Amino acid sequence: MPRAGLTTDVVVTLALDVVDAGGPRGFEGLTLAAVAARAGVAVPSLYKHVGGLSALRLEVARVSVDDLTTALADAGRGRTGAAAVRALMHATRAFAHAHPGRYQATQGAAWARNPDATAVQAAGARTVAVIADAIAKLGVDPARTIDAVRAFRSTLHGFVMLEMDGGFGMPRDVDASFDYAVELLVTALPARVTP
Amino acid sequence: MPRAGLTTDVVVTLALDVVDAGGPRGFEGLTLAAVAARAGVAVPSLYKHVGGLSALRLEVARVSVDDLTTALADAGRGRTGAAAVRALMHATRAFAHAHPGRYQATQGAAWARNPDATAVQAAGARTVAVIADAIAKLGVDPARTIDAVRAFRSTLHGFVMLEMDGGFGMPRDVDASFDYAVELLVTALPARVTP
DNA sequence: GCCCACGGCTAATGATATTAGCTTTGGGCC
DNA sequence: GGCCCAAAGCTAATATCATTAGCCGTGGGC
Repeated sequence: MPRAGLTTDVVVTLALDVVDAGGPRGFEGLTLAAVAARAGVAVPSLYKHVGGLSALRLEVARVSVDDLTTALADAGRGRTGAAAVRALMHATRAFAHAHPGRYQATQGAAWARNPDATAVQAAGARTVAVIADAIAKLGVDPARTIDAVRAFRSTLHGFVMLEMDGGFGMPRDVDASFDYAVELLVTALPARVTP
Repeated sequence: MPRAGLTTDVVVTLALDVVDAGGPRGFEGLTLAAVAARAGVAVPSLYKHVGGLSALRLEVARVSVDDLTTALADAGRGRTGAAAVRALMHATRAFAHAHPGRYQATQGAAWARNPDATAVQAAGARTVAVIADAIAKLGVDPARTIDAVRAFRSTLHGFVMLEMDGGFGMPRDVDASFDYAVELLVTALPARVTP
């Protein structure tokens, strides 16, 4: 029995492959059995490298959030104002299209309340910081920055989720609707909405 | 062995209880074992009344979507314009707070692509119709109605999901942020966003 | 060249769904 | 009023998955 040469990183990478192969439901569909099959190893062997399915999910989520943050930071770099906000929104949607399962991993589970998920929480905070920076530069009332960031994240996340779940039944072009939503935010966020 | 007197409706009702008892993750946490325990019956007995876990989930989703639609229709009745849109948004969020698991059932799974889910799809179409009616009366450019409905649903769904998952980490009051998002839509949707 | 820590394994347990087939109940019909 | 069978419950068996326990060979460090 030659050794498979697994390490924690390799296992996480294989898990990401499984998630990527599983489409929009790839994250929930992540299974130790699938990872073990890819690794050419029996399931219990994985426990030598990861704590279990939950811990593996946590690692996958952390990597995914980091990936998304990097994509966002890259998209925002060198842009300000409306251009930055547009770039952030399109980059997020592109990420979700390219890696639906990883996108679910970034948002899907209740990391915020999980005391074992501090790494994921920290990664998530970096994502929000990138967004908050762009929002602030858009000219939003400073007292409303948090509200604006939440509205931005809500619209973006909601759109991507509905799209990925096939929730948009009408034949109308989804890209056009996304552009509409983008311009809605870009136009409306800088305005004072409530006194 | 006295009979438990189960029917399909009773099993679905018990399933809704399980979902309600499971908090935000109650829908994914729905299990035949839990339903059988509530019914005081062995698990395989449930197959005399429902087709299996997937079919039970479908029924739960259908009932949940109907419930949500009713809540929305009630909230919108007698209101028009901005007041109707505000009422719809608050009613949706209130529903999600009161029945987190059922809300997940309405949105969570890929009903749109499931050929067995025509009943759920029809119920979903009724929900969207209620929303579309309120949006149209808000004075949106008719050519943009679908885009506006999608933006509305995205913002609302995204907000509720992020809130339920604990995704809003900052200490800022979430109610205030929701009101901000509501006014954002009410104010911005009627404006022509793109030519 | 030895040896033991580590990385693989098998076996066993427990949760869950699903299917097959048996048993009992109870309401309808003669 | 009693018989009968369909429906509603059951147990048993199978399959998938996670997890734990404990065994064993490999191979790198000394």
